[in-house]
Amino acid sequence: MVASQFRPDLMSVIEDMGYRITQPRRDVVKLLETKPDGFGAEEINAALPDVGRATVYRTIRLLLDIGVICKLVMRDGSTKYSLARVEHHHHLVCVRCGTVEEFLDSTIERLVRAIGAEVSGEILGHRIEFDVICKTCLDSAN
Amino acid sequence: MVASQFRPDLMSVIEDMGYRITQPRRDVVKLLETKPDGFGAEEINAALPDVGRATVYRTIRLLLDIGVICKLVMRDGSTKYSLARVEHHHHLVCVRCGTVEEFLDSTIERLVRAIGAEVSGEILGHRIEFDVICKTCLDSAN
DNA sequence: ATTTCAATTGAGACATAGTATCAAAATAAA
DNA sequence: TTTATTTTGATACTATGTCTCAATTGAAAT
Repeated sequence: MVASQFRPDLMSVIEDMGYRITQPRRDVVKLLETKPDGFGAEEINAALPDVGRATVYRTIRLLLDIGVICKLVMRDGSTKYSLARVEHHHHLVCVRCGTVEEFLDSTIERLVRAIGAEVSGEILGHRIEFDVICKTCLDSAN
Repeated sequence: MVASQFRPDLMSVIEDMGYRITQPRRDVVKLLETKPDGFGAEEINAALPDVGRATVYRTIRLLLDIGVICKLVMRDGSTKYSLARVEHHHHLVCVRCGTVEEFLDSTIERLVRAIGAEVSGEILGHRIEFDVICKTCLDSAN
C-alpha cells in the first residue's frame, strides 16, 4: 500500500497497515507533517527529547516501508527524508536552500520505458534526482 | 580533468594531476583496476592489509575528485564505487549479482534538457540509477 | 473495568562508513 | 644528499543507523 494522492492523516495510514497507534509515533508523525521540505533523522530526534532515538529511526523506517515518505541522497552524500505527496515521483533538490520539490514527469516515465527496450535485463526500479538552484534562490541572487 | 574514454593507466592520471606516485596508491589503484563491477571501500581495505584504512578512503576520494571513479548508492542504501569508463554516464545495477553496467543514453541527455525547460530554477546536476536484473541472472533463472 | 499478550519503547551497545589529527615516513626536486 | 612538502598509518572521532532486551503500552477479549 502506498500513500494516496491526497495524503490522508498519516496516523490513519499507519493504523490501516495494522500497526499500533502510539504516542511516540504520533509525535514523530505530527512533526514530520509540518516539514514541507526534506528533514534529517537527527533533526527529528533532537526536536523530540521525549521520544527515544531508536524509535525515531524505527518510525522513519516504518513510514519508508509504508511508502509515505521517501529517502533522498543529497549531492554531498547526506540523507534526507521527505513526505511523499504523489505516488511515483522524482526530486528536485535545491542545493542552496534545501527545498525539495516533487517532480512528476511523463517524459521520465517514457524514458524509463525506452530504456527498458534497450536493456537486455529486467528493470526493477530507478532513482532519479536533480540538483537545482530553485527560482527563489536565483532571484534573491546573493 | 576527467578520465578519457580510453582509460589510460590510472596512476598516470594521478601523476598528471600533480599528485605523488606512492606505493599505497599504486596498490589501491592496481586492485581497483581488476574490479569490473562496483566495489566497496571496506572490501578494498580488507584486501590490502599493508595499506592503512585512512589511505584507502583517501585514495578513493582522490579518484572520485579526479573523476575516474564514481560513487553509486545502491538500492539498499549502501555505497559502491565503480571505475568510470566513459565520461558522463548512468548506471544499471544488477540487484542480484551486483554487476554494474555503464549506461550512456542520448535519451537521458535529452530528458535532462527537457526538464531544464520545465523547471523554473537552474539544474546543476543529477543522479540517475536503474536497478535491474541483468540478462545473465535472468537466464540462469534460479 | 480488568486481564492478557503481542507490539512497541527506550537505553545503550554495537555496526558501518567515512573524516580529522598528528607524528613519522616517503617522495620529488634542488 | 639535503630539503621541503606530501603522504601515510594509527587512532580517535563523527554520523547515521541497527540490535538487544527488559520494561511498558495498546488493544482486544473478557
